[in-house]
Amino acid sequence: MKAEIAKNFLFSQTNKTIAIMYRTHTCGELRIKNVDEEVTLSGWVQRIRDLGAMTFIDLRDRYGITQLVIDENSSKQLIDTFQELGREYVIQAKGSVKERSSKNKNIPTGEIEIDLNSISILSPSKVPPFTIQDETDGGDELRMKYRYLDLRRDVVQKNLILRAKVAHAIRSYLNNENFIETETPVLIKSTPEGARDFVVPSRMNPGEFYALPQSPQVFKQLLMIGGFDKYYQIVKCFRDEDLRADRQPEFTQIDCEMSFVEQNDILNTFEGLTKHLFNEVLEVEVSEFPRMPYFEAMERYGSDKPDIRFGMELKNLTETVKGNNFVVFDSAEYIGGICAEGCASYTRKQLDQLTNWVKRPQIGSKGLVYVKCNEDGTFKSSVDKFYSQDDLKKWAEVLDAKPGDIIFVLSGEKNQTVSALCELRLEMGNQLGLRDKNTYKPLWVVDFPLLEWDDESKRFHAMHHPFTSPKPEDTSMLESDPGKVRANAYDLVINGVEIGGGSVRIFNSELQSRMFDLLGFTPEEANNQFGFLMNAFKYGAPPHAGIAFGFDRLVSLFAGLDSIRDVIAFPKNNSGRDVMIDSPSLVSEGQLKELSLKLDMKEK
RNA sequence: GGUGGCGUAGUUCAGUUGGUUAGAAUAUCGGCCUGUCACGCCGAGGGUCGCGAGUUCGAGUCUCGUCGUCACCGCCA
Repeated sequence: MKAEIAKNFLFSQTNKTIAIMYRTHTCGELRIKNVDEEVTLSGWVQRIRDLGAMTFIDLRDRYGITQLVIDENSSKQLIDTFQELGREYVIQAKGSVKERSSKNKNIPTGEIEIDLNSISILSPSKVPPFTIQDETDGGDELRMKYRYLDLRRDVVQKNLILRAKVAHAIRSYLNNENFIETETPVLIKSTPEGARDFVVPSRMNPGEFYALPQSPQVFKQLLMIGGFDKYYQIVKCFRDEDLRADRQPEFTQIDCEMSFVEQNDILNTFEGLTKHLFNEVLEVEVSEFPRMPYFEAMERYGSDKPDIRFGMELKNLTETVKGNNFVVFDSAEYIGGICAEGCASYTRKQLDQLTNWVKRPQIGSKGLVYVKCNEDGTFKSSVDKFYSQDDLKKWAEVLDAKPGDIIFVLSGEKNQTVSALCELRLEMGNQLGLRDKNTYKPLWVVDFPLLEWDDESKRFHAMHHPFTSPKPEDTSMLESDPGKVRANAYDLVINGVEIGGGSVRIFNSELQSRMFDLLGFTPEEANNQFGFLMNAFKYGAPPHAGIAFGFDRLVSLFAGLDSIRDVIAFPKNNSGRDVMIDSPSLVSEGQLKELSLKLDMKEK
């Protein structure tokens, strides 16, 4: 379904500027109306079915598959050439379109076939290391090593075509809204804040390095000061951090900035873009996006990127459950629970499995307490020794649990327990089928804290980035109680995935200096790192705000995939390697010398 | 940096409590086959069980190390 939409949108079944020398039609194009036409097709041999006196060849290109036929009446040249063919040979086939005597309803070209006059081999193929089919026999590693073969598979092409379609829809929407697409440099300057930079040595400036941008943040702000008013760019960004299924060292952002706007203008504009994309790409209407303050999201879902496709909200039980001599609870900083509807019938085995699940180091809980709310109004819990039926009834009231439901309770240190409950909630959502991939529930999470205390470096860090403006009504607390200050910062969250984030920026050099001061920069360091920006603020900086969307994540969400690798043509593996070109790699002594570099490596 | 899973034929995998000659499917090659479309049938070839050490009469199987890969935690303003 999605594949069809994607293909039809950008590319019809017809190759629009066909070169007659190689083909008159594509392999997805011919129909019953073309019968008796003389045609030339080119493509890859998908499969050969040799029935003895008669042979069928499936010829494939990105538009589809067309069946070629050879029989015992065919010319010797044809039969000789056919003998040489194997999977993935690139051939050119000439013949006439015929109606099939037995039709295949499963493919669009299934009513016709090509009665061949001649075949020529344009390019032979070794036996490929895995089959080029939707359900390939190749594993991930092999597919990545031969990514150019993997890219021939329809399911992979479908994802990249979807990506092209999303990019197209973004550009057409933003161009229509008068945004100007502007490129910003890729070789820039390393900064201490944020993620680790990729660095590039400079030959002409020995001992000095460029950094690759983690985002074009300062450049888009300078474009606002440059009067560009509405900017966007679909741009590669780089972060030298460990990878995940949804994190690559180079990834693509839809980067946007606007002048003379406040937070609401940004939210409205990009809610519009998001709705447009859902509409254009998936033909899905999504309703108004709720706006939820950060603290509410943390309270109700234990996460700043809640999946609001389902309820099962977290409830604080700390006050309710303490004081019954149950040491685990009495000694806990925080006790919280969730209520899973209709799960009172969970078996001992299921409960044991969940208990083991929360005890995994990644979750890190010590154990799982449950309360079954029986249909007859009684309760059965794993802590009946400590709690009476009346006690458990109070728990059920807090969690709004009905007969037939089950309550899960975790306890411990507050942050750890809340995030464990959040994970448990998502896991239960999965188990109960509450996270349907075809349901989309976006929301804005707003009012993020401006700063975050970091125990390791014993200082505040910008939660978003150092250019984010505090809420005006909180500015007075900047020095007295920095942790309390809220920012004009917002995230777009869809189905529990952080799709985008942005903020209203500081556009006043004095306030920007206060921010750098709070973040532990000396005035010299601030001037050294960001003097150009502070200076620019002194020449008439307009109020401005912006946002960046994770393009890869957005496309994988649209494609219904969990990994962004599937929507990137040439992704890197878990260790940041491209196994096809085998990078990163060593460079020659000569190159190092030219760059004035010496390696200091342990034995490898 | 850490936790866990996986690593066996070209490929995807199975391999019981440590015990005879390591299997299946698929791919490849050969033969048969006139309506297939995951064609079918018959046959053949194909193995450094990731690598190294250890335990043992005996290791694909157990232990340790190492490499690769995947998922996650830390990290990712």
